[in-house]
Amino acid sequence: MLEKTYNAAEIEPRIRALWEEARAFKAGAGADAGADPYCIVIPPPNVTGSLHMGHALNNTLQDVLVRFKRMRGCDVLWQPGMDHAGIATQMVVERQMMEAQEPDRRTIGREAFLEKVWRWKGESGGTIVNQLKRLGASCDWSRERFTMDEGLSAAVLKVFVSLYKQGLIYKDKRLVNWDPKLHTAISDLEVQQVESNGHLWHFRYPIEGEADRFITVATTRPETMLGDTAVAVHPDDDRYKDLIGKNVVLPLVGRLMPIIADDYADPEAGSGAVKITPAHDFNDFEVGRRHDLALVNVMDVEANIVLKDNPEFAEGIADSAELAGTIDALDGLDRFTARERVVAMFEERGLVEKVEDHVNVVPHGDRSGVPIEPFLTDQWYVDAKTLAEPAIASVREGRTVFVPKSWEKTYFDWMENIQPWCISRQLWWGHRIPAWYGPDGEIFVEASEEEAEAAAFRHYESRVKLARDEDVLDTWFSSALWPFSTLGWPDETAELARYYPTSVLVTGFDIIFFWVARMMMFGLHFMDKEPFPEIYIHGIVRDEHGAKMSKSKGNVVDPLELIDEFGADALRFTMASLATPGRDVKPARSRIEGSRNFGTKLWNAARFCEMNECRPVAGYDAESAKLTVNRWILTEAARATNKITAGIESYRFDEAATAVYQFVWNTFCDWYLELIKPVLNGDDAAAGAETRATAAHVLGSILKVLHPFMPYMSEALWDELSGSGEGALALARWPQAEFADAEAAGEVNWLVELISGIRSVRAEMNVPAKGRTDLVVVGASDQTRDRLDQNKTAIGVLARVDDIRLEAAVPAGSAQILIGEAVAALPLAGVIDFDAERARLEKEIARVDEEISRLDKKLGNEKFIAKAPEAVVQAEREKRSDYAGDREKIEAALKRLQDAA
RNA sequence: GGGCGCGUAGCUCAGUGGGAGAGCACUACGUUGACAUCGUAGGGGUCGCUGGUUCAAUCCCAGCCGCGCCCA
Repeated sequence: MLEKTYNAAEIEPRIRALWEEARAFKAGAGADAGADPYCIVIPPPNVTGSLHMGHALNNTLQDVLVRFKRMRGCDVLWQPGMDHAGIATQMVVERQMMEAQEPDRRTIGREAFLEKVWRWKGESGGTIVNQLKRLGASCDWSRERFTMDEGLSAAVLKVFVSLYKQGLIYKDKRLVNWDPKLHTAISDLEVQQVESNGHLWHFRYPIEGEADRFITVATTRPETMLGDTAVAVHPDDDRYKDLIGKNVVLPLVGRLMPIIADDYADPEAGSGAVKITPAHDFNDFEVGRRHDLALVNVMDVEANIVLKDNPEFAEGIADSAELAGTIDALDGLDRFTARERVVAMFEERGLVEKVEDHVNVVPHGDRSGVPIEPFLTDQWYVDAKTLAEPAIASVREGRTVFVPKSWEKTYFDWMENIQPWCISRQLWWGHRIPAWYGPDGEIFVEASEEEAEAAAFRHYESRVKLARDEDVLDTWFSSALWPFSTLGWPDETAELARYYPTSVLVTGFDIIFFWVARMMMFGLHFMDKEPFPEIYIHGIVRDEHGAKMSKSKGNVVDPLELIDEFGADALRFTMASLATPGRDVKPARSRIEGSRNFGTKLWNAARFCEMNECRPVAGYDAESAKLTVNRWILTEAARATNKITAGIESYRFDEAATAVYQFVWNTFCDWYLELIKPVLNGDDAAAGAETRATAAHVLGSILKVLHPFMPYMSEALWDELSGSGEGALALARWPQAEFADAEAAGEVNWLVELISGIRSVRAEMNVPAKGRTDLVVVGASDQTRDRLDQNKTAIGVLARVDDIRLEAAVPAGSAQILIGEAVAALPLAGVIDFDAERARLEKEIARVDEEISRLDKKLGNEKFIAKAPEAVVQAEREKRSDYAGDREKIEAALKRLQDAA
């Protein structure tokens, strides 16, 4: 016997063990012979990560799809794994070392450090995998992959070497986003723009050879003036036309720099003149390139000012006392202290024209949290523009579609303006770049040191010592290979042949750029086929008021706590219910409670079935069911199943979840189980047997269609109730949904309407809940007479009616309801509140009148009659006539009431 | 500045060119038979505003107001 409530904490681990025992999630488990493959690769969570609400949503949706397809008999693989998260992981391990007061990584060296990282990974990395299992994710865990695995690393090597040899990877000296805390380049996408209150300093730069003449430039970053190499004005700016070609003298430094004409200077902004620092600003870099300006880098990797022994800085400046003073004052300062000092030095010289408050947008490293510095370095780049072209075409031509489609625009906008992708990182944890340098700097890119040496030998015609590039690759470089590297590429494995291209990618919009675009590029380049035909993009999870979750706001909800409190099924069901296309998900606590309550409701319904001995009957044949109530529930079950199937197939998880909810609660529990109680307790053995079998059968269908959403509870009930050793529900077949009996449906709908009507009147007439009444039906058709006769027991129990009589007239002092062509009267003489009943009937008339006048207006409109489709006009006429009939009956009821009073 | 999206019941959100829906919250009543994580009944919305298209607009179009996100 089932417990009174569902105990998730106790049942979930048991069910997980059951699935494991059944090997239910293995690739192809339970598939029909000759089944279509269905494959999803998990968006690899970060090895340092733990489950957050975004993962809960993302993986719930994938699991719904995967479990559904498995039950449809497909050959399913849900491929799990993690990425190595270069920066994040290295930070975690370094922090641990610091906390343990161990020597830092540079002291212990690369090899020893990497050993520590691997040890960390083995001991505490990947906790998220177990958390995903708790969520119920039905991945083939035996196939778990990691981007730093041998196989995936081989894929990375192969990709890097081929792209290099194809000219699609190259080394270049450009400005990068430099993280001065982590000492590495990061990609544009890892930069967060943060608004902050700063200042705009207006500095006066003296014009060479013109005493007392200045040009004013504005800057938010005074310290960069040390690297200025020009001042730009707009070519059409009349204020400065005569100055173009002259020089300014850079204060504090004495560098002579040209005044150049360039459209980049905005005449409307500030003074219209702008200082140009090509080595420390992305825009200035472009200006410098156009005008062949010198690049003067004045900072080191930690963004400290470097002036001493800096040949770029010293180039072309005369020694002077002022220069010496500047070097003395500023060399070695961090950039923020230097900023203050530079401003002070300008003030001392009277060169500050004004200082304005200014809201500026400062780029920050999303991992380190410090302002990033545009920094001139040698880095490796992917020619993303070339690789993007086929990836754009794929979506343009519909070989891969976004769901919802609106995300395609975002994808195109980014892909069409894509910048070279900087893939090198000055880290140790990651795939080390397979490039070796000869003594003269010649580069040899090969898959192994041996091959590099061989290539070097061919080049130099002698053995030379090679030095390997110190840097590693961006984590997203390996993630971009995920849809085929996890299936075994570059080996030609059976899985690769079977499951590539995958079936769909499920992810949030926040990583369209990071990941989706890159998988498209690499998938097309190396596999010649899009990695997936569909990309389902879901929203991000916010708190229940719509605020983005963040640690600093303190509104982060931990899905594991929710699982502890409500069970994984409740969380999953809520996530699916809220997953509407193009909208963020805001899981209110009350909503999760509601899902848990829903589970409890079903649990108790199953318990009811169990205690009434509703057991599945082998070979059950729905078509042979005779009782109307059974034929009706089979009809409704088929309708619900169709809705759920359609919902999942169209990624309308919300519609599917709602359909399950309504069928289980509002149809099966509220009406079917109530209607069959008299049958189960009655003397008709055949009817009882048929009903028990039908109830068990429909409950089984419910467990099946619920399973993708609430896998634990459904499996637990299946395990408890199925009895016949059918095997795991996870591998059971999705229910058939052909049954339809319109007549049975019509009859039960009528019954529901009658019972609801009686209940409603009773409540309004303040009939005590336990009070019983008679029912007198007047003007009943043969069909109604028949239906009353068939359903008198149900009416008696559910509407608390003792005697049902057919009479010619409504008894005096009755409350009256319309039911189809007939009037149902509850003789309540002595009980009835005449005023209340009169008010109720008058209200009914008013409501009907409103409808009638609305329809009259419409039907009186000649244009409507002339232009609206005939079927619509006809339908409106029928409505008009139905309402008119109702009105007459209610009038009559009101009259009888008044006569009786 | 460019782009995208949103505005429907107290809250969170579905929805449709032709009679406004769900969950939660709220009100009243109800606990010896599956379930109080429950049952029965009920109240509650000029579908952001203004125009336009249409026989008909909450739905299509335009403008405006408010909010959010992305990119520069």
